[in-house]
Amino acid sequence: MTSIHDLARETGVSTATVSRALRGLPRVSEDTRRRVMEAAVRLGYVPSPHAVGLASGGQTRTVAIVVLFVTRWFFATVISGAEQVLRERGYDVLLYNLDDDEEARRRVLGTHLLTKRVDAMLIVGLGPTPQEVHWLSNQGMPVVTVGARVAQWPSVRVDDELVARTAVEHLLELGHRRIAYVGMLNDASLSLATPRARVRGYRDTLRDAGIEPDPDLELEGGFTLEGGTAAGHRLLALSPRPTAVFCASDEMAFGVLRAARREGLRVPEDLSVVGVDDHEMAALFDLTTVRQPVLDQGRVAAQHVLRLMDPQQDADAADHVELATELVVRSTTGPAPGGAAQGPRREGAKVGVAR
Amino acid sequence: MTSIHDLARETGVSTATVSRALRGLPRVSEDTRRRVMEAAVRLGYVPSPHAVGLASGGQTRTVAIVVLFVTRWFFATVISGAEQVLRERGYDVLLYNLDDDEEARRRVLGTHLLTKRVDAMLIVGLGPTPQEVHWLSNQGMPVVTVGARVAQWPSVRVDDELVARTAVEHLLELGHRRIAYVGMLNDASLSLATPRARVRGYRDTLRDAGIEPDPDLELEGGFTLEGGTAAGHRLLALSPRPTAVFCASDEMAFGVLRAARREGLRVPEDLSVVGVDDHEMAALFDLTTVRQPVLDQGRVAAQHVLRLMDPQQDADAADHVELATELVVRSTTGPAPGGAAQGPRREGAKVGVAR
DNA sequence: CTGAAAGCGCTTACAG
DNA sequence: CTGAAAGCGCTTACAG
Repeated sequence: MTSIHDLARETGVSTATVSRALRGLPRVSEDTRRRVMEAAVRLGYVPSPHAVGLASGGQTRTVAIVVLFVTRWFFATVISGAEQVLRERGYDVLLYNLDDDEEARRRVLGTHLLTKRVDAMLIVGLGPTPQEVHWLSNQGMPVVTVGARVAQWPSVRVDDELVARTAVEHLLELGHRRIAYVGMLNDASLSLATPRARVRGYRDTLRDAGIEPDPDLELEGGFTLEGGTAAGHRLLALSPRPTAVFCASDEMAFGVLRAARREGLRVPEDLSVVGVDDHEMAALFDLTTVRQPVLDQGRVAAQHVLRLMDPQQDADAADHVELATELVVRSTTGPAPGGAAQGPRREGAKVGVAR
Repeated sequence: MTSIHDLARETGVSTATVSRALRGLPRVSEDTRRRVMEAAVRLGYVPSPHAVGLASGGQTRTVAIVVLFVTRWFFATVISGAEQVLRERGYDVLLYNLDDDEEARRRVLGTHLLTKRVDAMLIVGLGPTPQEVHWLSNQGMPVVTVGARVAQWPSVRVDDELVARTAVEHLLELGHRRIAYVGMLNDASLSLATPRARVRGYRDTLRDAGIEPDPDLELEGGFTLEGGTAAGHRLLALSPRPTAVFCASDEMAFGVLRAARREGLRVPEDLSVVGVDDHEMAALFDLTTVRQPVLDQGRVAAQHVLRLMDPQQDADAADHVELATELVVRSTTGPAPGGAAQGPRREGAKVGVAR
């Protein structure tokens, strides 16, 4: 391990000069700089990040991204967007995949990340508890959330109530009255803001249309393919059967479609299905869905993180961004059996809001 | 930022004793330890990783995972498996998503990771160039690869030639003779070992059956859904049309299925399709595929990484693990039109090899 | 069981 | 333009 001292000895200058030369600082003669650089390359010098960090005020040039499930398309895509932006600016990304493990969550959020390991954090898909907010704020840790909204920190999200409203109104316009919901109902373990907002939007929209939400039509799908499949089967066993279902994610919608196919139901003649995300596979299933920009949520969040760390900026903590969503009508939704549709079918109509 | 000095002052002992007490080292009285611990909690002390790292020999307790595409299911799943194992052992994971960017690859593999930022690396899905191997080896960096095999480093993979053979033999047994291939043919940018081995296995198996591989039947699918769809359309425009197609990944197979559906072809009556992976969505499409253990590849690779870093073990660099694969027969493959099948249809027959 | 001191590999005023 | 020296926050023999 060649150090700065080796370079100093090799070139006959002081370590201070070597340090300046290496970092391209001014007040170093061109000749000296050249010789130092040459020696660095020749001896294979690489700086020690620990020494650099210690000497220069503890910055790590590292950002933590905390997600619920790397394997879910949504999370992987957010990571992809954020990582790109951060890496371009010279930041490394430390990944923490909680995997729905309470213990892991406690260790990571409650202890580990308080250790000055990172300069900032990006929390994706989970709503930090007040205690977690307190801990992290106490350490002066810059935090940005994706999907959840915490008053103290900048956030990037879509309007999940509006997302639900968009989907349900589409079904109402098609004449459906008996509309089921597949989402996450008991998120006791990991407090997720998103599922709550979507079920709320679902209920409110029904009420606005004069329909009292029926608890029997709200099913647990766990935001997974398997959960969606199981929910689909339970839902199709109800009588009278719902004529339409709003799934809070495309992956659950895929599961419901599978269940419908297994039970020999036609979509959309017997059952209309609408999802959320516009997952990369959604077009494959011809799924009607409410599209949200996922890569962009990662990118924008990363930009907020960078801004928060920039001492130039006065960190305006209350910066909440809502990205636009839009209804994408494909072929899994159609008129309610027997019922007359109330409105025209819209093709990819923009219904989201931009900030 | 309370430091070890604050704790020393607070408790009236030396910093050396504080350090020992905090880390649970022996030769500290119970009373002293208790007082130090109490003060640490009270003052909200957290150690500086940089100082710890610098003082204790430069270990970072961090492992880099380098992948091609986080957003692809395969990579995300490998990450998930590896991250879990590493975190359990107290290691952090630094994620580098190359995203098929040559420039990024050069920066990450050629410069950035040589900076002592991590104690070891896990390289997933890309075959390091001889130069990269040279650089990293020179730095004494412990490296494990997933999917590619480099002589100097431990690797975890499946036998990709056998994977291709399994798929193609399945089609041959069903009486198919005109069998197309969708995979990656020109991987000029990022040298991938996997696509090469699969196309080789495809060709060899055909030759063994007395069929000379037809270059016109080998299509570029880019290992993506879109690439698979496009390849599917091109393939179905051939005349005579192939009766079966082996896709080097399930995602491309999904695309081919979509193309077939769009063109009004029946699967498997008009076209048999077999993929590779057993992607989480494969069952949804009833896709016949060659399953590979993905989470396990991540887990096993992480264990190798841990072993490599363990000074107790003498790093046996030449440790190459091949995980078993198996043919999963679903409903996208069937007898060749007009041709008599040569063998019985096998249901989920194990055909892989375990090490 | 405890402390004084050196050292890890850099950066940063301060002089010159 | 350059160097001597202090300091970043810990750990680690070495004494006692």
